Amino acid sequence: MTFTLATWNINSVRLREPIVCKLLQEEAPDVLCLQECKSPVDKIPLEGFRALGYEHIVARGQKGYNGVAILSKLPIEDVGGHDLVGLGHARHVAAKLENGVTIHNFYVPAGGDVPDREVNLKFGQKLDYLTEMRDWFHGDRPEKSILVGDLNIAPREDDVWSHKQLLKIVSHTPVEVEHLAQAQDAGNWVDITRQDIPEGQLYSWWSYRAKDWDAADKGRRLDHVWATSDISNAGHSSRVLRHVRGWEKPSDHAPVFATFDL
DNA sequence: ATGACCGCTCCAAGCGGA
Repeated sequence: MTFTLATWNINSVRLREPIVCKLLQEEAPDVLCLQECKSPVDKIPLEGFRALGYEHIVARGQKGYNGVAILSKLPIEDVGGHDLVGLGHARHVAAKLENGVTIHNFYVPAGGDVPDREVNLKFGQKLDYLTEMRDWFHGDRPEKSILVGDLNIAPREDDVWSHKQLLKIVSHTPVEVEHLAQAQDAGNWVDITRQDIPEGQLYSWWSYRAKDWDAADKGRRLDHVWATSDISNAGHSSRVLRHVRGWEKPSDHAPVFATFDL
C-alpha cells in the first residue's frame, strides 16, 4: 500500500483551521502531524477535519503553548505521549496504525536566544531533551516506526541559508547538531527527506520578520521525517510544500510530505 | 542581526518563537 504522511508546525490550530482544511483538501495525506497547536485538546476544532475524512485523532495539548496532534484517515491507536525532561510540556504523542507502524510526533524545544546552557536555561533544556530522546531510543530500539516533527535543528550546511552566519545561532550550532545526530543514531533513524532530496538547499521554515520571505529566502530546515530501516528500505519519496508558506495568514513553517510503499 | 513580526494570555504587556 502507498501511505502519505505530512508534518506541519501550524503555530495555533484554532487560527490556522482554514488552511489546515485547505491542505487536507488539496493534498489528502493519510496522516497529518501538527505541532504548536497552542490549544488544550478539547478546544481543537475537530469538526472541519472530521468532515474531510480525518476522523481519527490523537493529541496532547496545553493552554497557549506547544501541543501536538495526529489527524488520520486511517484508524490509529494512541500509544502514549512522553514528557521528556519533565517540563510538563505537550511536545510528543505517538500513534499506531492497524498495519503495526508507529508514528512519533515531536516538537523539540526551540532553545531560546543564547546558545550557552550556563546563561540560558532553555538551551540546556533543549540539549537535555535530545539526550533523553537518545537514551529512550537506545534502550527501546524502534522498529516499523516513523518519527516526524519540528525538531528545531537544521543539521546540514545546506539546511540553512548561510552555514557560516548561523554557526552561533540557536538551531544550527555544532552542539545541537551533535545532540540531534546522537538521538538519530540511537534509533537507527534514517533522514527520509534528505535520502529523497539529497542535493541542494532545502528549507521548511522562514521567519515572519523578513519583509519578503520568498525573495530573501533565508530559511532553515527545522521540520523532519525519519523512519527506521525496515520502512526506509522500501520505496519512498518526499517534498516540501514551499508554496503553503505563502498562503493567507500562514504559519512560518511549510509542511513536509513523505510517501512510503508499505 | 535573518530582523523589528506573530500568537498567546485572567484584555494587554510580556513571553516565546528560532
